[in-house]
Amino acid sequence: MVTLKDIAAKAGVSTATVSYVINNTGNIGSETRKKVLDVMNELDYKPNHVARSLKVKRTRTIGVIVEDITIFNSPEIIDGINSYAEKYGFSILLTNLRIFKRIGNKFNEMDKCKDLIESAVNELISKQVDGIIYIGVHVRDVTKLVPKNHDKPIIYTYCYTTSETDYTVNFEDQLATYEMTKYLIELGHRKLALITGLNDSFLTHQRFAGYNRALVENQLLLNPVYIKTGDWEYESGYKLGLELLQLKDKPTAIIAMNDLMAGGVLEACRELKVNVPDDISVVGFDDRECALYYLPQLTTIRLPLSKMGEQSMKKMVDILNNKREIENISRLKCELIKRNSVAANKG
Amino acid sequence: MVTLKDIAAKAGVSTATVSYVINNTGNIGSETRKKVLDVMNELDYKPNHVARSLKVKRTRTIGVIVEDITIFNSPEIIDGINSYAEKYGFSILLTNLRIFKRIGNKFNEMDKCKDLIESAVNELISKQVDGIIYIGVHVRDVTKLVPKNHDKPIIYTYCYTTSETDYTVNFEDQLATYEMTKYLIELGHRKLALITGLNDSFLTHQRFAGYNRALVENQLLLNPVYIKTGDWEYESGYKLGLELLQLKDKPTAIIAMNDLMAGGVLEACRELKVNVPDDISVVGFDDRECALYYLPQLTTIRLPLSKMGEQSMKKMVDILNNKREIENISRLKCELIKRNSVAANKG
DNA sequence: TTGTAAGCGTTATCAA
DNA sequence: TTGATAACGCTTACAA
Repeated sequence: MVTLKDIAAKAGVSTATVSYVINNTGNIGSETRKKVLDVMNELDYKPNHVARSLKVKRTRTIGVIVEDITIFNSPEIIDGINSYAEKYGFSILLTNLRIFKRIGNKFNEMDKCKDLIESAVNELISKQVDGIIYIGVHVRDVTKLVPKNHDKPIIYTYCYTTSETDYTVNFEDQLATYEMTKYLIELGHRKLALITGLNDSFLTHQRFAGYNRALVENQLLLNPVYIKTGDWEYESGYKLGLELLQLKDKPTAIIAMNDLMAGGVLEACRELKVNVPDDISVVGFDDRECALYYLPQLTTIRLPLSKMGEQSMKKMVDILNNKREIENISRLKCELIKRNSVAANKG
Repeated sequence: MVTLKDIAAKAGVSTATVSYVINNTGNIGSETRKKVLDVMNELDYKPNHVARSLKVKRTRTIGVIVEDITIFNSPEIIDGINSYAEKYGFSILLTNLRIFKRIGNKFNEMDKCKDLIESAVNELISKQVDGIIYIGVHVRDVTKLVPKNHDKPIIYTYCYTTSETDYTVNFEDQLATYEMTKYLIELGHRKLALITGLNDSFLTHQRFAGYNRALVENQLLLNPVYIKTGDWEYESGYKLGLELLQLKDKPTAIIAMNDLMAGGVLEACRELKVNVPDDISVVGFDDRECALYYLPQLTTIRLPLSKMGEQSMKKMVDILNNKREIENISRLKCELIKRNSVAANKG
């Protein structure tokens, strides 16, 4: 391994000089600079960042804790983080909690993971990361899950914190649901069924609010018969879809709070020979890969996952640069993706 | 920040002693040990791994370079790496090349990425990773892409190297295609069409060999009319599917070399009102998420992605532990996933 | 413009 | 069983 000292020796200068030319600090004569550069090239010198980090007390490394990298939202978010990090010369130390393999989607058992998360954080702190980005599998409050026994900034994304000193990056799902509902209303739909996620979910409430606002603004009454409580899974979409389709007064459109449940609805329609979109419109939320493969292709809402990653990393960089006026909470816009599962109401 | 020195001072011992108790090296009296441990707890001491790494010249950190984390195979492989790394106390420094965003799937333009890869490797080397795992987006030779201007071990997965000094972990796709073809033959199919990937692809040749072997072993003649060259994309499956279905002597089964093209075939069948699986069987390869959402659900071959990650990391750990007899090439078994797109031939 | 040297937080050798 | 201390590779006052 060739060190800075080796370069200095071979170039006949001091280590300080070499350091100066590496970092472009200090005033180095162009003669000397060239000589040093040549030797560096000749010996294929690669600076030792761990030595440097020890000295300067910064690693330019961000710890990224992802609750489960195999969940659909994670790769895109990480990709966004990478794209911004790359531009600013940061590296990513990745910790994958793998919580899905550990506890499935029983988020109430998350306390089992507290130790896991704590040791993940401690490990990152020991590795001297400059900050931590925490990526959830589901938007919910994780404040008490992530220990704050250190002074590194934490950015939460696809989850949130109530801590005043940390930051969260999420998406405007209330607005998105509002726009989706409005879109259907403008297409003449008046009987809008809603299949929600689990009742204790933050997302469920957000999206319900968006749905409701669109109804209210259009003087439509919320019909409780049209509101079904699902659990985010395909099966529940199927089951509740069947129920909705067997109502005397059938809805003309069904809004499922995610693509999985929308898929279930589509299956229910197929089974009951209800044509989508001619007889009924159905929409989802998330724009997961499956939405493109459903028959018909699903109209849905695309999450700004990559942007969430970028924004998280941007916040981090801003914080590390002591930029002022960094907002604690960012909400990024979703995008309405129009495909073939929606048609104008011809009732 | 509390350092080992602080602990030593407060506990009234030397730094050496503290280091001994932290690392369980040396013989420390239980009195002293307890005292030190107490102080560590009291001050919430977190060892500084970068200082440690500088001294011991190991970081227990593996650099993972992934060509594109948003491609379907990557998250599972990374997950496998994590699961093994966690057990053995290794961290992952993740570099995402994002080549899909950069060059799409024009792998012939990969040379554009050479600089990118080189700087990624250099960055990891500078951060003093103990080794590198390289995850491709497509199984192909990447030997000349990844510089070897260092002495760290490299493991290639979902791609391969011809370098004698490095390692590759892949899957048995020839065997898998053989088994799939055999499976169809045993169901009475004799007219087995094949939609291949691009002709210059290693995978295409592997899978073709598996297909061919099954034919030969069953005394079936390879009918060139049934062999179509696709490009891995949905569209080509659709187009070639149409061609196959319009043949006078239609095949009774179509094997697509990936799920995407199989999806295209399914669409072609739908369009021509050919019932799957009653009129024709169709199978894919990869077991991507979409395979589960197709109608009918696709019989396909599941890649051992997670195991590939684990195996890659296991090899790495073995190498770092100087274990002997590490094989250069591992091929992991795939799994035949039987779903609803295949039926016995009733011709 | 360049060099000297202390020090970052550890580990590990050697001595006590 | 414990302690002094040099060293890991680098940065950065400060001096020259």
